[in-house]
Amino acid sequence: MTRTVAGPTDKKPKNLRDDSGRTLQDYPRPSVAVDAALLTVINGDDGEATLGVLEVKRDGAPGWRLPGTILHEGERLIEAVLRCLQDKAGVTGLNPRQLHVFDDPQRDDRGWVLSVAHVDAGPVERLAGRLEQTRIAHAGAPGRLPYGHGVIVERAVEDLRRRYAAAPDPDRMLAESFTLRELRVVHEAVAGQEFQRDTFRRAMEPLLRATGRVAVGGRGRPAELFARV
Amino acid sequence: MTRTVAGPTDKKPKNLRDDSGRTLQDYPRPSVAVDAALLTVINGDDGEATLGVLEVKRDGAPGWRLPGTILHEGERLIEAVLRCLQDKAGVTGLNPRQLHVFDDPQRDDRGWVLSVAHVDAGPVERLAGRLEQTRIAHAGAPGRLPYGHGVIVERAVEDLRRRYAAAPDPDRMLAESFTLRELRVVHEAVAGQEFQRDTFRRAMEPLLRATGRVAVGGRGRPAELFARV
DNA sequence: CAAATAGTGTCTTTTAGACACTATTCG
DNA sequence: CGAATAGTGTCTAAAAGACACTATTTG
Repeated sequence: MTRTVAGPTDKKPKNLRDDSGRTLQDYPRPSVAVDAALLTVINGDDGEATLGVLEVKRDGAPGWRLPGTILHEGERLIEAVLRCLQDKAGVTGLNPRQLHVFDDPQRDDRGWVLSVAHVDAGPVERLAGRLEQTRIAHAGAPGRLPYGHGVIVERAVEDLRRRYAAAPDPDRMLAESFTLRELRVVHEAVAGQEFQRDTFRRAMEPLLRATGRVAVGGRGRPAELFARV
Repeated sequence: MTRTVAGPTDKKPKNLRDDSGRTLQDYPRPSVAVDAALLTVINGDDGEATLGVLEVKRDGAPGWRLPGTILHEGERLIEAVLRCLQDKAGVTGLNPRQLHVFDDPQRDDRGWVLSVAHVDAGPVERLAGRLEQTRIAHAGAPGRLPYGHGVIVERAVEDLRRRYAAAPDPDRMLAESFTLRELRVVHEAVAGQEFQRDTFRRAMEPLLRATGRVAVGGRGRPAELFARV
């Protein structure tokens, strides 16, 4: 077998012994997986915008799951997440962040597997890579997913709420420029509550950059277009 | 070797194959470690209270490190953290929370080791278990510790700040009852900034329960004693 | 012009910050 | 009493919330 990638294990590891006189290699090691909850804003059946989450077809089993994969040797967690998003969902250009390690030994029926959950968000087009094997499901119905993935989605939504409470559009859910209505729809979907139009504007305007352009095609007075920072 | 603990791997795992036709067991697995940053409030040399962090003697090497250990088979992360705190520092009764997974393959010279960093805080007496092999160091000097532990401390302090901004004393740094001055000293050490006496009181009082008792032994007017919720 | 949507003036309420005064204890 | 610390009244400034008015477009 030819090694083409220079991994960290090419360097001979020291066999340091611990308190019990054992080296690292004497302990059984868990498999480490990564899973990703990719959230987006979708238009609910009632016309109201809500949060959706990307799911992929389970391989070898019916039903859906969050995209995930086993961490490869020498690979960083973020690399594994990006690899599985690329391979399983055809999604690129994201920047997922760590959320939590799920460590229940019974969680995965394939054995002892720790899962490092990740989260990111983006516009639905950026998540819709490979349509046949992916779908966007409602994020508000936990418990459906296997491997405790429902809990991951709950935590991902909490994290998204914290992020959107601190900045106008940290996860670039909107295009380069956008109207304040578009921004408010995103915030209402993320927060799960409505915001007053004028108060929202006054809170957001100092955090945005005015482009000087206006939106076209709307019904009433054209809205100003803003951009991030 | 006699197995006395019924671990999850006693259950025969399914050999499900992934996209590449491999089972979980076909991939090399990393060692998984846990590390803990235990923070506390200490009195700095200048009389001002600052944050301290518990360090333990490195085994087999000079210098100090955060308490940590290798995750054992079938063990949960929190169990490993509590075990190492008990064994290496003689500390019990804490409730550490996950902070972040450090996954740089070069981080540990013993090989491929992921480290799940944890954080908790408490009064210095609760952290001072085994005095010969532990010490409380200043938390504000990162970069001294091996294995990237300095970064863990930085993140732990950030986390503590978030927690103390949201509740009066979430990590029970103070005794059952305490004066508002004692509480303010803790908050100033955590936040790294001073708070005004009257504004602090008005912000905290609605979040506390008055005990009706007063502190004794002070110099001026005795202070009222409060308790959490 | 009516309907629809965007933008803003302004009033009220709430909150944060600052200062100063009163209260209580010790020596 | 003076020093030290605790508790609070009150004024001001800033922020949040609510309402209503004006502005601009489409059909």
